[in-house]
Amino acid sequence: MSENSPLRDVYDAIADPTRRRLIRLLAEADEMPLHELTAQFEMGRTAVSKHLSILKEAGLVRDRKVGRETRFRLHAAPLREIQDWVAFYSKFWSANMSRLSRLLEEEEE
Amino acid sequence: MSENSPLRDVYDAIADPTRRRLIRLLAEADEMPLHELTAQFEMGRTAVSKHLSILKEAGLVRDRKVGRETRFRLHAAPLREIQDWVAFYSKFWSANMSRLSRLLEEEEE
DNA sequence: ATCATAAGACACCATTAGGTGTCTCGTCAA
DNA sequence: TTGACGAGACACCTAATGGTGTCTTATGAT
Repeated sequence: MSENSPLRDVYDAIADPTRRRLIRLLAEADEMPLHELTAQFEMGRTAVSKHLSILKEAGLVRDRKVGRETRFRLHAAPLREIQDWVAFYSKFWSANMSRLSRLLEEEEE
Repeated sequence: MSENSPLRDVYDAIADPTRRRLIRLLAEADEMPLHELTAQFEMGRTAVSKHLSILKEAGLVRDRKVGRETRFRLHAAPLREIQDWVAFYSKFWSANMSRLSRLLEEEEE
């Protein structure tokens, strides 16, 4: 089991647009050092580092030191929680299905 | 088009656990007045009302006045954005597929 | 007509979030 | 061996967040 007590809510982690961009960047790059990530944003290294810490706390990112740089890697698995959560509500936005599906839901109980 | 300029980021709206519980309650109840929703929480009416405003700003909730009460209803459609977003990353958590799918992704370009 | 209830509108408060800058310390290159 | 670079660790600031309580108004019940 790789999912050890996430100190930080994954919903919270993805709430910030900067962090979502970080996730995207890491998805495309597989592994990136902090300074390289920082170059993509209009904010200081400290700020980016903090965002990465938050992602790490949520288990969405892993880091390892290589020489003097710290390289980050995406670990998307915790996003599954989001997917499961949102999947539950998907039945509510099938426009004409919304009322029907709810009725069916009630029947099942 | 029912999706008119969401003043509030939907990622932000679902970040708070209280708001997620509100969404859940509304999903089950179809329509609920503020006071009844408030009864489910250990916080004041004002606080719950604020959370509902935020959900409304994100387009996740609709309200109508009936007599002296304000009834709320879930409008799940904006959650589709979350689903689309997270679906993009689902290829990264298929354990043994994660590296492979990334390689395939690169091939396509 | 009176009184209780539902909720909007504020003013207020403490904590967190998201930035900044600076100092220090390893590590790599000359 | 002396810099320059990458990054951790702080201290710090401001604005936003998530609560509170109170006052007022509209509605419904007696």
